[in-house]
Amino acid sequence: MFGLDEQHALKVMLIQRKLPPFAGEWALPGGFVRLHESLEDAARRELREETGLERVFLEQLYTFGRVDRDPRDRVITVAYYALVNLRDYTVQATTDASQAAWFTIDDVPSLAFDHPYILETALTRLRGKVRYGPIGFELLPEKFTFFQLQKLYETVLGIELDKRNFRKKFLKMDLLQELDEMQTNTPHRAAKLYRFDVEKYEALKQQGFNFEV
Amino acid sequence: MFGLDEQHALKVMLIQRKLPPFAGEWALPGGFVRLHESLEDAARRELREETGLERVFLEQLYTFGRVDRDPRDRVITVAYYALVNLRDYTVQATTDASQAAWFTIDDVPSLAFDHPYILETALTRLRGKVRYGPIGFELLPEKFTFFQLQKLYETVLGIELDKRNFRKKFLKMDLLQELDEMQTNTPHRAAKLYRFDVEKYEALKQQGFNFEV
DNA sequence: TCAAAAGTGTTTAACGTACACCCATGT
DNA sequence: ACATGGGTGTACGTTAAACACTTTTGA
Repeated sequence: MFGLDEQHALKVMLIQRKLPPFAGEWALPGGFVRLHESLEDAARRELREETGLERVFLEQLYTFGRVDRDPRDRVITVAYYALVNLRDYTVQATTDASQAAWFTIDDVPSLAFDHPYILETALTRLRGKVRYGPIGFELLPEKFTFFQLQKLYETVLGIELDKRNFRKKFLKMDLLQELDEMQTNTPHRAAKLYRFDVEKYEALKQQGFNFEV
Repeated sequence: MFGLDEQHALKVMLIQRKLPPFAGEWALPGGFVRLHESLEDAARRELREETGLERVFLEQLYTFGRVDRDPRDRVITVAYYALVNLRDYTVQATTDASQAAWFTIDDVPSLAFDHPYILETALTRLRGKVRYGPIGFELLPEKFTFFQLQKLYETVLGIELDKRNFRKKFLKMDLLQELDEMQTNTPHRAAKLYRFDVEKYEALKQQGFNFEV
């Protein structure tokens, strides 16, 4: 689970294990697939149990199957990654079963199992995918400013972008709905709010349009 | 398993099932992961048993986990796709256990289980990936002509490409070693042979170079 | 002599990139 | 007044795309 905080930092949710193996250590949230649920259903169930969130972006990442990756038994993990918007909702990060917390991506503690490798794989996927598909919006509130959008790409990709060129590029793609609303309560000039236009994107995609930042 | 034949057609290897369920129908080759082998080891083992090939491009595709995808039991499939070069080797497509054959991609028979969907997923992946990484070479012999290379992209992507622009683009990327060899026994003017330079590619990649066709 | 592919440059339009200043707002 | 971001246009170099003819070889 990835999220963006108010300071435009990329965060990941981790849980602190209560039981062996690796009791007390931090790990990626997860659990076992039930016999009568699909893989994605299992991932959504765990997500809901962990955070209370229902409708979030969720995508299969990779399946990890090294023989010795769990000291107890042969365990194969079908990993999913989720993108959540930390601004519209307060995402609960605690349940009775586990202590959970959000960590800034370059300040992650040491992790149990092969979870460092899984996290690295997820980050690589996120960085690769955010440029070629409109998934970055999943990390923002529904209504956002150009500044937020630009910071999102700068944070996830770890690069700096030119403000004018960034606006130009996005406006040319014609995927943003300009709203009749402005930011409020800003310590600076208020910015226009925009919304990602899913229908327009789907229509353009049909015609061979390719999203690219 | 994908391969390119002499006529530049994209082929997929299928096996004819001998046992229920779906006895007699065609299916993607596969089998069960053993307790003490990794997922990739299992995929390579199946590949070897099916074709005799050892060193081929193999990459995890996706994990399919719908509850009812196998009528017998709950079965989760971790699918891999392989790219093989049908020109340098004669790829055996028959074992005692199963009848196997290569099918042109737009002439595939109806398939068992959810294998039509898996095949479609693999094709989508191949088409997406061939443009942004040097994996197309896996489908060609070690030494190839520009014509073969161009046909490869035209076949896989289902588009036509301009000969001069194609050469220009590839030569500018500077990933091809021009060999001192020519085609022989051609019914037309002989072409220069080229080889993909892996070391050069790795070096360029370090410096931020992105492959793109 | 024919068929099939080999090989080669130029022009044009579109796009990416670099770059600087004034404006509005809250503290 | 100051800090923070909001908002805007131009010029230049690079790249993508369109396009046609001569050459070589084996059948």
